[in-house]
Amino acid sequence: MQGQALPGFRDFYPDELALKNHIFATWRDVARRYGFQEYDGPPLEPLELYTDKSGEEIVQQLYAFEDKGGRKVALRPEMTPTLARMVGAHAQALKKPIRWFSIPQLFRYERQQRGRLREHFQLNMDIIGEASPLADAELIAAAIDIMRAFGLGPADVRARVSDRRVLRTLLLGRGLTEPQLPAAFEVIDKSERVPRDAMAAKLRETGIGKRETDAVFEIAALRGLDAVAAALAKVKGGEEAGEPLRQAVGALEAMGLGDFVLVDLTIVRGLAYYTGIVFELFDTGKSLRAICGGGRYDGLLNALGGVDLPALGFGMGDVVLGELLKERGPADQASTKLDAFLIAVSGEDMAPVLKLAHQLRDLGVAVEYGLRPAAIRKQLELAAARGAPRAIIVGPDERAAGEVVVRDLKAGTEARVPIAKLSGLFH
RNA sequence: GUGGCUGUAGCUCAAUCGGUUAGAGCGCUGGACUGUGGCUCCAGAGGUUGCGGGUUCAAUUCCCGUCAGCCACCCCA
Repeated sequence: MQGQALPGFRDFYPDELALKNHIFATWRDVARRYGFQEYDGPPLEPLELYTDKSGEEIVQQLYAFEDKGGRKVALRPEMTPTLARMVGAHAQALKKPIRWFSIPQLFRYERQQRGRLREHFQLNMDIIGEASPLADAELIAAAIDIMRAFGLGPADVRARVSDRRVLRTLLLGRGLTEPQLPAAFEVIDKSERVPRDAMAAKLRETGIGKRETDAVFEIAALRGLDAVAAALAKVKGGEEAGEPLRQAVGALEAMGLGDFVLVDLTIVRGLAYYTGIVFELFDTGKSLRAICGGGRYDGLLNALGGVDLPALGFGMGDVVLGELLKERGPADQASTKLDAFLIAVSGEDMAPVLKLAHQLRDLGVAVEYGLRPAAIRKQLELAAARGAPRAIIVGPDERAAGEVVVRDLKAGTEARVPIAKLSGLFH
């Protein structure tokens, strides 16, 4: 063995690249249907683009180094800062709301695990300059429609939707104080994975009383818009705080996507900059990591790009999605498809095969032929292995009649076809 | 970065208590089959047992280190 790719990096063999291309094509198609425009930025950025926002400790999570000009640089770990810069620079000229998407390759220096590598491609869809909850619904719908475009339904994937404003209002309304909120958020975020006792202990350490601790667990257990609304009705300002979430979920229901949506306040998302509705897509078997995550980050553009615009977006990586599709998607239909495989019966048939192959290729037909003389059975074997739907057999007898034999490789039937009529097979 | 588990052919796995030349299926190449694939049969190629060291007459097997993968943290994408 001559070594392998760096840990967390991938070689794409043809089957794998075909899957990746299929994913990209589907992403682009759904983005197009939603009226999003594609953009891109540099894969290498100034280190400060990331440290300014997230602090120095993020450097150990980055591929960061000094270039030959002494500049501190990093391979991009996320697209949002680049987007913020680009939008910030042209903010005056761009008609709002901005609807942009990108498929950057992102890098992170972290120990790899299943579904989590050091490099991946991530669809980013963002809407900038629109505060309406309909924008939130629009993005969640796009994420869901990508799943549908892959043939996945509510039995396969769901969107868990929450709103930090709702969570915040509920917690404050149940007696928690502002300084206690981060700890409460963290506990709620992990409430599914970590034992309740450990979480209660964590809350106690933060100085949160028993009654408030019970409230935290109560809130974390809420499921569905109605349950959340009922809880909100009991606290001050609750109805107002719940309005955006209610509208966004209502819009999704109006689109007919209600079966995909699950209101669940345990979706907090790690990033501190989220300010409103947040959501994740996950497989219903819960055997994989989140397929997609995002939300509203109204303050971030101001902090990064210097323009005060409301914004929201999501990221969807190719790794977890690829695993999900391999697990339950239909068979790989994405491989390069040959239209025909040409077969020369004898050495004298080689030149006519070359001529015919070239004529067909000029017409846009995908053809292959054996690159060395071989028995017909060998050539047919190769034709079948290549997945060609038909073989075109050129032999002395056929040539004398100005014909070829067209063999259907699936049905096993064949017919003689005049060479002049051959191109009609492919239109 | 921390901890646990696992590393044998391209893939999935086997190899008795530490014992002689590390095997099988699938895949790959060739042949049986000189104008017709899928089936069957035969043969072949492919291994520094992840790598390095130690113990031993002898290591795929036991020990240590290291690298890689998986899992849990951390962190989130």
